[in-house]
Amino acid sequence: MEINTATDAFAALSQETRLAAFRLLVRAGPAGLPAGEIARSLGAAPSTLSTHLGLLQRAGLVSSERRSRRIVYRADFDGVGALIRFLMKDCCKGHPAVRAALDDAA
Amino acid sequence: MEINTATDAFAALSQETRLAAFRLLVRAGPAGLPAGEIARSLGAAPSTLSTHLGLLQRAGLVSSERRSRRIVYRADFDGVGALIRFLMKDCCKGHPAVRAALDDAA
DNA sequence: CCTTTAATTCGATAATTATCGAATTATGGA
DNA sequence: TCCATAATTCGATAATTATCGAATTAAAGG
Repeated sequence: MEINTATDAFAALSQETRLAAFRLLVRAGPAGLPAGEIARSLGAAPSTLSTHLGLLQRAGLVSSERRSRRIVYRADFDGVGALIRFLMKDCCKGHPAVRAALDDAA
Repeated sequence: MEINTATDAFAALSQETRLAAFRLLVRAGPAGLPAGEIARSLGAAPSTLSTHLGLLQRAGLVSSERRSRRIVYRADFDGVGALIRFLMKDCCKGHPAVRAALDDAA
């Protein structure tokens, strides 16, 4: 993973509303959620959420698909996996505290 | 991990110079690196790096210790572990692409 | 073809962040 | 004590980002 790809992904998750949107999508699973519903859930303007979702998408953390009038967003687990891999390998592979995180999740 | 702790950590890693500094520290291992050397390595002003290192430290990703005239910074692997754990458990536990990242690092 | 619904893009504004030079604090040695 | 080194904090400025309302694009149904 390029260093700039990584900073983009971290930036995408570094904002409260955006991280909240991302977590909603993770919890929603493969069905995803339409943009408007996310905006309503988080109490923000549709245009605001649209901006945030676009940024998450450019960072490779979510994908979108038009479903009739709705645009459904989904968490992109490959993207998240790549980011975790970056943190693991490139930053901290083999360190005890990081191993602990692995075992924890296993 | 609190949601705000997570956004702080992501924000800390979302800036090129700061991520570069963090990776230098990871590679330096337990010996760490003095602030000045990091600044020189990255070609930035000492005051700039000081700001960045302070932010990384408040985010729990690095620690510092005065060693005579130098202040030595070290990567805080517990902090990184906590962030990885957050991404794993709270966001994406059990998903194939995330499992792949695990197996990859194991 | 017009209306409604859903979302995005545009434009403006407020807030935050990155950067650096200058001033300050701390340490160690002549 | 005075000087040199190392880092931080302060203050200013430039750049980026978050937010939202208004205008625009797209789809479905009468």
